[in-house]
Amino acid sequence: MFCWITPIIFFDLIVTSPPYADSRAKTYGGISPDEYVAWFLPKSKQFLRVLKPTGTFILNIKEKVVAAERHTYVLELILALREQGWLWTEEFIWHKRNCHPGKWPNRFRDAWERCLQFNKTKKFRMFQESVMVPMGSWAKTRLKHLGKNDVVRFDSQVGSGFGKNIANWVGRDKAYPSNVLHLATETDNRNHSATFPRALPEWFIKLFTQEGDWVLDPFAGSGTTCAVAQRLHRNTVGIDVKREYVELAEEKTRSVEIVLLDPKPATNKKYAKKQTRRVH
Amino acid sequence: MFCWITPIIFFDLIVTSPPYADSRAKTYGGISPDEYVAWFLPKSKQFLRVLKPTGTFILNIKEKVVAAERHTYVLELILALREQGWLWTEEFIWHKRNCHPGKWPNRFRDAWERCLQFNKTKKFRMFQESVMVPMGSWAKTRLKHLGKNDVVRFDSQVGSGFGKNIANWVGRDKAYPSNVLHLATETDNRNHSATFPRALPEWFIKLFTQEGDWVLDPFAGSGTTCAVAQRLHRNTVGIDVKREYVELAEEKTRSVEIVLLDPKPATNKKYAKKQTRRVH
DNA sequence: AGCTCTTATGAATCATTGA
DNA sequence: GTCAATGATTCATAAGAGC
Repeated sequence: MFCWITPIIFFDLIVTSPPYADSRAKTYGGISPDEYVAWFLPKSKQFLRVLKPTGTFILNIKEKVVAAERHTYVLELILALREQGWLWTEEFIWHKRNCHPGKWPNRFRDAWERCLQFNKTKKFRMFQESVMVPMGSWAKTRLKHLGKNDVVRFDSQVGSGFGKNIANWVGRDKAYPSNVLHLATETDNRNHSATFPRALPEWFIKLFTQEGDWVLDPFAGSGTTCAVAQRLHRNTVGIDVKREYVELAEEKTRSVEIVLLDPKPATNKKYAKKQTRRVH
Repeated sequence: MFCWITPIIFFDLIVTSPPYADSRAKTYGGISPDEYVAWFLPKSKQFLRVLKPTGTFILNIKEKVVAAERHTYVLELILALREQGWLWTEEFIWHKRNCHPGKWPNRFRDAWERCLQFNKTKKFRMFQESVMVPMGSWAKTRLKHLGKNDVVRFDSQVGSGFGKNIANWVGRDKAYPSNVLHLATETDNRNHSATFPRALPEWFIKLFTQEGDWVLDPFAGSGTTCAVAQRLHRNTVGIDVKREYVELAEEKTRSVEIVLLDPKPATNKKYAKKQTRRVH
C-alpha cells in the first residue's frame, strides 16, 4: 500500500488553499503569522520545481486580523515568492457572496479572499474561452433584434468602431469574465474546516488546463480540488499531512493518488523520497 | 486672494485617490512605479500629522501591470506606511462593475481597486449605522430604477451573482455591508481624467465622519470628494497642484477651501507655509 | 412617467511601429 | 537595443432620445 514516488516536472497547474496563519491550529499545528513566510518558502520552492514552464500556480489566501490590524504576511509572501523566482502575474478577487455573518464595532464582514496567480514565465497557457460567462441581456436583446437598421448602421459607420463591435457580437452569447469572481461558499464540507467551494478550483482548472493535464493540490485537505479535477478529466495529485483528510478524499474520488506525508518526518526535506500511499 | 495657512491637527478623515504610477502623466508628471513609494511617503507623513488620533485615512489605489507582472509598489507602500507609524486596519475592495473593456491573450479585464484603510490608533471613530441604510445612494438609485428588465438581466448573469443581492434588498430598509463595494465608475465628461465615482468617497465619509467634521482630500482633482462632503454637511479642504482642477472644483462647490500648491515650489517641503487661494 | 432603444466612453493592456 | 507612442480589442453603465 505504500510506495516511493519520484516527482518529475509535469504539473500544468498547482491550485491550493494552504492553511492560513494561526487558523486550523489543531490540524496543521498553527503556523504563526510571523513565521508564515519562512514556513511557506521551502514548499513553494518545490512547487517551482515540479511546475511546467508554461504552468500556473494559484494561491488562495487571506491575511488575518492581528491586534486590530491586517497582518502583512501575505504581502511579504508575495515579495518573497518573487525573490524565489515566481512572476506575480495577477491577483484575482474571490468575492464571497455569503460570507460569515457577524457585526463588530470597527470592522465589517470580510467578504473576499485573494487568489494570487504566479507563473514561471510570461508565456503561460491560458484557455479563456473555457470560463466565458453568459452575456448581459442588453447585448442579447440587441443581437436578437439586430435588423436592417443595425446592419445599415454597421455598413454606414465604417471605421466608427461601434458598428464593428456589433459585428463581433453577432452569434455570440458569452463574454469574458474579469478578475473578480463571485462565488458563494459551500457548507457541505463535512469534516474539513476550510470552506473551499468547488467552483473556485473548477474555474482555475478550466482556465489553465485541458483534459489530460496534471493538477496538483499540495494542501489537499478534504480533496475538493482533486475531485473537481477528476470530474473535469484532469489527472490529479493531492498531498496532505493528515491521514483523516486522505481517507475523506478517498470517498470523494476514484483512483486519485493521495500522498500522505509523515507529519513529522526525519528526512522530509528530501522531496524526491517520501512515504506515500496509493489509494485503490 | 492668496493667503498663508498653518495646518493644525484637525482632520477626521483623509480620503483620496492619488495619481497612480505612470498614469495621468500629463497632469501630474507620471511618477514611475519604482519611485512611487519614495514620492508618496513625505506626503503621508504630513497626513499623519494633520489627522486626528481617532481619524481615518482611506487610500484608493491599484497597481499596474509592468512587463506582464503586477508591480509591487502598492505592497511596498503598505509596508512603508506601517513603518511610518500607520496601522493598516483594513483593505476594502472596490469592485468596478463597468471596468474598461479589452481582451488579451493571458489576462482578463481589471475590475477592482484597493481602498486601503489606515489609522493612527486602534480606537478610531466609525459609524456603521450610516452605511447600513440601503448601502449608499448607488443602491437607492438602482432600486429606484429596478424594472423588470433589470431583474431579468441580473438574474441571467451567472458570473455576477449580483441579482440575488438586488432581490434581497427590495423591500428591506437596511443591508449589512461587507468590505466589498460594488460601484460603477462615472463618466463626468469633465476634464479630470480619473473616474472617481461620487458614491465611493460618500460611503467612507458617512462611515467615518459626522456632520461638522473635517474631511481632507490631498489629491482633490476635480473636487468630487469635496463636493460630496459638502453635500453631506462636512467641512472640507481640497489640495491640488493643478490650477485647472481648482477652478473646476469651484464650480462644483461653494465655500470650499481649495489649496493651490505651486507646481514647482522652491520651498514646498515647508508644508506649514504654502501659497494658497481662498475661493469666495 | 415609465419603458425601450441608442450611443459614448472609461486610472486598461498588449503588440506593433518609430525614434 | 531601449523607450515612447499608436492601434486594436471590448463590456457595463448613464444619459439622452423616442414612444
